[in-house]
Amino acid sequence: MEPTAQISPAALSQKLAGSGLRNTPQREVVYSVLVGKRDHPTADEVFARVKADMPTISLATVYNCLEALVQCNLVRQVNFERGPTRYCPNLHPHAHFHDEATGSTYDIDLPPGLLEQLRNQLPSGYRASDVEITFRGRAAS
Amino acid sequence: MEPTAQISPAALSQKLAGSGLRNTPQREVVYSVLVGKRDHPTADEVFARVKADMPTISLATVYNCLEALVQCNLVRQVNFERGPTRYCPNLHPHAHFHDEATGSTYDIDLPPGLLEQLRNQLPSGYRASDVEITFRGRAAS
DNA sequence: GGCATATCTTAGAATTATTCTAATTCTTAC
DNA sequence: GTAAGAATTAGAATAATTCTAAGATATGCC
Repeated sequence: MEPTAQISPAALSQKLAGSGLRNTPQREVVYSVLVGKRDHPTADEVFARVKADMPTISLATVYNCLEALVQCNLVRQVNFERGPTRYCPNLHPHAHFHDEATGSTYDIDLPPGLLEQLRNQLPSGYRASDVEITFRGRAAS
Repeated sequence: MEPTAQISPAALSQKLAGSGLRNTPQREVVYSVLVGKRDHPTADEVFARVKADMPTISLATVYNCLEALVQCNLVRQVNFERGPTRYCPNLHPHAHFHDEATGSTYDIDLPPGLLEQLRNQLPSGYRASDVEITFRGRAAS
């Protein structure tokens, strides 16, 4: 799937600074947990994984770190129906496939023309800053 | 936009029966409220509108009715990020445009080929029963 | 029609994910 | 080294939804 490489701590600080935010040990660990296992974890799951490295971190901080990473465009939020928000460090334009049987989520790469084509369906005057595509179904076992 | 016509109470009963569900006065009112104003209301908003006709209905029943209508495929659920679930009686395949400025939601008709084309992006073995497309941005005033 | 059974409705309690609050700690700039 | 602004923390608060248990309604069968 060709994952986005993890950026260096210095680059992370830069990205955060670009949105007026500071880097912290907590944010570094949260980021590296996300990049380390790209299975679209929930905040709770991130919390559990981060605690392995940093047992004193709090859930509120995990939420705060995730929000910071979303704000500086290093991570995207993904929602399925009313389930808990999931976090995705894949910045390439892509769709999501949500397997109803297992609950797993897969990234689906999209040819770049497709998003353009979709935007062209909008009536004139509608300007979409973001297009989200979600498939729901079953993946072959 | 060519709205789906409201079906008759008898047809509603039939549709419900098809999913092993009964028709009730509450379900009829909830359905007609949804078809009457297709602005993608939340359960709370539906509750408020239904109370005009049926002041004794409870919120739990509104949730129950909405779920029944979703189950028998007369209504679709729509979610934006973590906001409350919204309900849409438009059964034609369509996308949603979510206006970030006003919070309003608009249906966007899609040419039928487009959904097929999207499904073709899936790796073999992935079978999508549903494709959801959401635009986020601003509509011209 | 009358009874048994299953479904539906209701009010309120419970749950879940998330955000808020206030106190403390950490950074950064001067 | 101190002041000011950010970030972290634990726990309380919130919002949407689901659950629970009771009563009401409807349906099928004799």
